[in-house]
Amino acid sequence: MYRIGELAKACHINNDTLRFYEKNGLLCPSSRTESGYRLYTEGDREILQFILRAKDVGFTLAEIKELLSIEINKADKACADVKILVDIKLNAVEKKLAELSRFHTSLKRLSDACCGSSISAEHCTILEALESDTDDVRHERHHKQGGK
Amino acid sequence: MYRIGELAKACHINNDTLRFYEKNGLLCPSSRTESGYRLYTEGDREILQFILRAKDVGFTLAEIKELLSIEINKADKACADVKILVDIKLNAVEKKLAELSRFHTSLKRLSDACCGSSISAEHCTILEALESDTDDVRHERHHKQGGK
DNA sequence: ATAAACCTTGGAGGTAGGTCACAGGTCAAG
DNA sequence: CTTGACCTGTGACCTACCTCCAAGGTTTAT
Ligand SMILES: [Zn+2]
Ligand SMILES: [Zn+2]
Ligand SMILES: [Zn+2]
Ligand SMILES: [Zn+2]
Repeated sequence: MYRIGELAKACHINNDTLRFYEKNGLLCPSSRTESGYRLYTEGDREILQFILRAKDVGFTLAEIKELLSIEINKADKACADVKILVDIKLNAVEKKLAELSRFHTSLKRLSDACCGSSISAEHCTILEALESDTDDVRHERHHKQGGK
Repeated sequence: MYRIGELAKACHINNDTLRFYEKNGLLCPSSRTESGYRLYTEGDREILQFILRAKDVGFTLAEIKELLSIEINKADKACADVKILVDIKLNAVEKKLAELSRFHTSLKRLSDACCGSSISAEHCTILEALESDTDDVRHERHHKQGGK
């Protein structure tokens, strides 16, 4: 049996994080001492590690909650139920990746165009690009307007 | 001169967003009517578009505030001042991109390994991977531990 | 004249995932 | 018996960016 501080230390997280997970229904300690201290079992620790691993592949806590509810009664669930969650996430990650790549492309272009010297910024190409709407700043303008 | 609703509509944003930008020192209307209505000039509109373009390449409002303070007195600033902001952002974007790619790799591996059928999830490779700490879930474990 | 559409302020709420502070209770060691 | 480490609950705060509400004042159109 772990007390909160022990489990937290063992898993390199904060005591408050464990309380937070409990408040949000992700991990409740199996029991309490008479004086109210939380007591976590080995099983609890395994659940926590499940949570931490899921976080590590990018799932949000809300998504992890869904995963846990499947994990807890696997027998009544199908492989497809699990895979759907992963694929939805995969899709979301791909979308974010695309947006970030767009940012990256734009920023790189801005950076490369600027001389970066100690000369006055009055003719800085970066500022100019942000002042006037040119393709140098945003290639996606028309896509975004049309897509909305 | 634009009233708040006119400017908002012209730039496809919410009136409240304009008030929010004002409250946060990003864009203050040049004047007000006797009754207190905000009045924006063409110049104000250009600043707003600067803000929206900067947002579009990924800058946060705090970063945009810095960019604006340079833009407003360009003459006293150097190209390097601008480029530094862009390069810091570029770096941050690259880091996020790397994290997301890591998520993507892990999720893809999980998805590919799961049969996705309607058979019981008891043998699901995704759940198994999340239950026990294997390289199938996280390649980066050692990097992360060492790097902290 | 009056209703619709617009504007004002202030403040709350919401997402995501915690972190921190406070005031006090519990427990082991010396 | 006292110190210090640990625990409890509640609730505020943080980043980031708005969005919405209430209660009321102003313009504009009919
Ligand atoms: Zn230059
Ligand atoms: Zn420059
Ligand atoms: Zn399967
Ligand atoms: Zn499966």
